[in-house]
Amino acid sequence: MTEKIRVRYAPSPTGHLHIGNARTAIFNWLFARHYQGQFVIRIEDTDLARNVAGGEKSQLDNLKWLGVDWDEGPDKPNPEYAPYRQTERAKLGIYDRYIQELLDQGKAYKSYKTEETLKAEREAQAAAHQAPHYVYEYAGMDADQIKAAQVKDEAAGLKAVVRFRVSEDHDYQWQDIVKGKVKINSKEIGGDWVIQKADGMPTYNFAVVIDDHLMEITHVLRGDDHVSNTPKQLMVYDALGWQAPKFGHMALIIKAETGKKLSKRDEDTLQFIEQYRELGYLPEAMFNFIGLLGWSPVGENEIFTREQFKDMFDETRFTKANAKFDAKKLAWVNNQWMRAEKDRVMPQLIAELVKAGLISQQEADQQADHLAKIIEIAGVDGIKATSEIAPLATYPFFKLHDISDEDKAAWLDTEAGKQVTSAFAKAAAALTADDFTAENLMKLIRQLQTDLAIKGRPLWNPIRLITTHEVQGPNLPEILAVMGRDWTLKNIQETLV
RNA sequence: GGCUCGAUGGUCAAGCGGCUAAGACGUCGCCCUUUCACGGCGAAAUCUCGGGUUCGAUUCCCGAUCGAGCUACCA
Repeated sequence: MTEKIRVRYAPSPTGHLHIGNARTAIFNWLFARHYQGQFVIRIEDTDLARNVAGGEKSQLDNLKWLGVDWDEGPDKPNPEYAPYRQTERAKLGIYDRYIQELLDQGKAYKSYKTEETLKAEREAQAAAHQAPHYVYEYAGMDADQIKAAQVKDEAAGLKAVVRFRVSEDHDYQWQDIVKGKVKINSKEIGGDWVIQKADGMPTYNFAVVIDDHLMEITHVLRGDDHVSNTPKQLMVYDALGWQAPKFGHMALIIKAETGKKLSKRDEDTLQFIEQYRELGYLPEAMFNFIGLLGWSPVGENEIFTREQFKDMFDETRFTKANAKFDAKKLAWVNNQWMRAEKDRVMPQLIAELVKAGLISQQEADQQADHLAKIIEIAGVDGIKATSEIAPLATYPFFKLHDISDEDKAAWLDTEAGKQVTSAFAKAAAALTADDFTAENLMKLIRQLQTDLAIKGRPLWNPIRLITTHEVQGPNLPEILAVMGRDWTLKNIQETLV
C-alpha cells in the first residue's frame, strides 16, 4: 500500500465504550499504525436526543486505557480538518452547503410528509406484504407543481426534511476489504431517504460521507451492520462527484447464548470495556482478546502485545463469519497477562484488599511487601481478574473460619490428631521468630512425620487446622512463615484451648 | 417477507484442489503434591446437506438448509 492511509473511529457519544466499538477502534488503529497512517477520532453526535452527558469523555478515556491513541480528534484538532464533532460542523454550515448543492441540482428535494402519513404508508405496505418503502410524493408533477405543493405545505406550517432522490434501478457495488465484492441495487434502499432532518441536522448516512471526504479518509473499517448503509453513502459520493474510500465490513461479535448481535441493552453480558476495567482486567489483555476476535495472525501464539499486533496486522486476514464472545477465553488471556505483569498488577491487588475492607489504606501502604507475599501464596496464578484476590486471601490471612464439627472430629479429636497437634505446638514454639521460615517449618513437619510415623493428610490436616482453621489451601509452611510466629502460636493456643 | 452476507470440534480458529484437517479456550484423564491452585503430559471432539467441475474436493460452482445483519427524521 503506497497511498497515505487515513482511517477513523467515529463513535456516537451515547454511552460507554462497547466491546464491539472497541474492536472497530482497535482494528482501525492497527490499520493506521501498521501502515504509518493516521488515525482520527470523530464524534457523531447528530442525534441530539440520544447524546448522553459524559459519553464522549467515557469513550475517549476507555480508548486511552486500551492503549489506543489518535493523531486527530476533538481534543487534538488539526486546523485543516477541524472541528471533529458533527454538531460543531453542522453549526459551521458544512453540511448545509452540500445539501443545498444537491437541492440545486435536483438530486435532493424537500419533503413534507408527516410522521403519521409515513407510518400509515408503511402499515399499508406491510398489510400488502410489500417491503416498506418511501413513496415519492411528487410523482407525475412538473417543477412548478412541485414548487406550488411545497409552498402550500410550508404555509401550512409543516416542517420539511430533505430527501435524496434515489435512482430507480442502479447497482451499487464495491470491493469490500473483508467480504469481497458486494452488490446492492438501489431498489433495495427503501426509497428516497432523509439526508437532513427536520431539526436541521444531517442524518448519519449523509454526514458520514461529507466528513469522510473532507477529512480525506481513505479506508472505512466498520461493523457488518453497516453493509446496507454503504449503497446510500455511495450514491452521495456519486452525486457530489467524489471518490469513495475503500470499505471493509467486519463480521460482528455476537452473544454466546443467543447468537445475536451484542446489544447495549442486554444487561446479562458484560460488554462494556468499563466493566472489565472495574473487575480488574488488564488493558493489554482486553486488547489482546479483542484483537483476536474475527481476525487471526499467521502463527500459533495467542498472547500478543499491541506492538506485535501492529506489526502483524494484515487486512486480508479478517474472518468472514460472526464470532461468539467467549468470556472464558478472555479470562484466560487476562490471567496470562496478569502473570506476565505481576509487578505492575501487585498494587492493584493490594488495592483490592483495601476495597474489600480487609485492611486499611494505611496498612496497605506500610506493609506492601508483606501483603505481596500473602497475595503471592494465596494464589495469584489462578485468578482471572484482580477483583478475585480478596475472596482468596480473606481466609486464613485476614480472618479465620470456625472449625467445623466434622473437621474437628475427623482430624483433631483422634489419637493421631492429638499427637500431631501437641507435638507441632511444642516444636513451633521452640523456633525463634527469625527461624520461623518456610524451610524450617517444612523440616520440622518432616521430623514429626518420622517421629510419629504419621504421614499424609493425617499429619498435615491437624496442623493446618489448628493454625489456619482450614483443611486445604496454599502451601502450609509458606503461609505460616509469612504470617509469622506470633500469629501461628496465637492461633494454636486459641484453638487448642 | 425482501435484500446482503456467512457456515471447519462446545467456543475462537488455521487451511486457500491431494495433509494422519494446525493451534488456543473449555471439557475429561493422568502426573506433580499434605490439600487447592499453578504447572507438565495425554485424550475425546470438526469440515451442514445435496448435486456438479475434477484423476481427486473441507477447499471451486450451483441449490437446499441453517445462522446473522439490515429493512428509521438511530448511529
